[in-house]
Amino acid sequence: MGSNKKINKAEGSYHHGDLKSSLIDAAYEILNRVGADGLSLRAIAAEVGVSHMAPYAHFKNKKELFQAVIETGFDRLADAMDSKGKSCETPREQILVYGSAYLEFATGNPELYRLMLGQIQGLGLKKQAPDAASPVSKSEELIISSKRPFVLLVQAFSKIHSDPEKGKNQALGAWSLVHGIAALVIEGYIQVPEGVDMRDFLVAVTPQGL
Amino acid sequence: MGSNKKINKAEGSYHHGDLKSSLIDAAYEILNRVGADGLSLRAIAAEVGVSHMAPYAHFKNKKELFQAVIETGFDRLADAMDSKGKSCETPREQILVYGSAYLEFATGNPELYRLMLGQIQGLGLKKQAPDAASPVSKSEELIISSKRPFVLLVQAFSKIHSDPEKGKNQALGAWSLVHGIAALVIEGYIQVPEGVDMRDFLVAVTPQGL
DNA sequence: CTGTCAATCTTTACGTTGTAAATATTTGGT
DNA sequence: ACCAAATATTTACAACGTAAAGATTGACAG
Repeated sequence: MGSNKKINKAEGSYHHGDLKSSLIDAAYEILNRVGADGLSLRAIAAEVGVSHMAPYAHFKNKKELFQAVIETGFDRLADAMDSKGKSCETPREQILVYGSAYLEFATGNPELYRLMLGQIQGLGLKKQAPDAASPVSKSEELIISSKRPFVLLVQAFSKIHSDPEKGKNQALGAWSLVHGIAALVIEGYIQVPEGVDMRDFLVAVTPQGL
Repeated sequence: MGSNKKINKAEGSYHHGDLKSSLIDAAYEILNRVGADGLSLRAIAAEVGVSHMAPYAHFKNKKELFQAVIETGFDRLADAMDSKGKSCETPREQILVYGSAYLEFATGNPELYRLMLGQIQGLGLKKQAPDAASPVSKSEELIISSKRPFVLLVQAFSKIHSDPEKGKNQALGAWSLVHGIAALVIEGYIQVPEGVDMRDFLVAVTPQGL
């Protein structure tokens, strides 16, 4: 035992042993079972079987716990993209595979993806700095993890464009495009036609320059 | 008087007279002054000067009030796009103007835009239907308003593409792209380089087909 | 083995939130 | 003038995030 998949605390033990990662697992569990509406600190703690204050021994506040969840979310996304795009023959093929993997992940885990790229703001946090319009400050680890999917895209585009600046811009556009599609699909503004592959949809919808 | 810009209730009067739209105005006010974190039903009611239960005479719950705010947000966005794109000479020019107007609006009103295209979910609502992964149900009016910016794009692309299906797909891609850029800029994942025009940035970043 | 300390977890408490229920006030139609 | 419907208030409650203080435990020094 030790790093088991168990979420429940070992009975009779005061210390949990692996509460920090158990809380993250529990957050995923609730996210999938109940949705983001039910994702409260207290519910997460109850899922693990500890008091609602126990998480504070491992996370400064709710925001930090969520950022840890989001961080692992970005890692999973990057891993999914990487594993599917590793064996691609051409850069163009790889970009397409990355894009459809991104869309599969986002639409397959809508609640998680909303948490990842939506704002943490509003989820019942206490007052923050009065600088209202700025994004929520991110931890160092989250910043690194959140860059991984984008870095994969930049690398793929760098094989196509000799000008690195142009490659980076195209990667930016590609990320924006797939995120936009993902977000609009998740929020119900776009429906992917029944039976149409994500990859085909992505190709059909990709702008042809301006 | 009657449809004054006044937010405060007329003194000494029990009935407010125009509470419904005043609440929406107050929501905008708080959104700009404090941010979405401070956008509680109680704060909105206090801003107008009524009890915290008064809004329930005009909105079924918090979600419906927010949907009304979001609805006017989409109308403002569509109006901004329309007024700037009305005098364009070519469809391509119009599409570019629409796109940059969209980005200006989104990045200029980040809290509102997050409310519009982020999910209402999580903002302190009570439990909803157990169907977790589906988008929040939208009112009829919101569905109509939220389509207006997209309809403008479809019309512009229809002038370029003879195949209507292709035109619609390109409009979908354009919307996804500008939303993606807007969202990633707002959340701090992308910085528009200092001094670079939104329109130039959009052109530089737009994919050139796949 | 034992005493001590820091890490971890619990209990209790508080202010804020959305909203249900009951009540009061006002307006409009007859 | 009366009455019903619309509108606003008061009171109450459960859920939330988190602050404060206390309990329990494991690790380590002697």
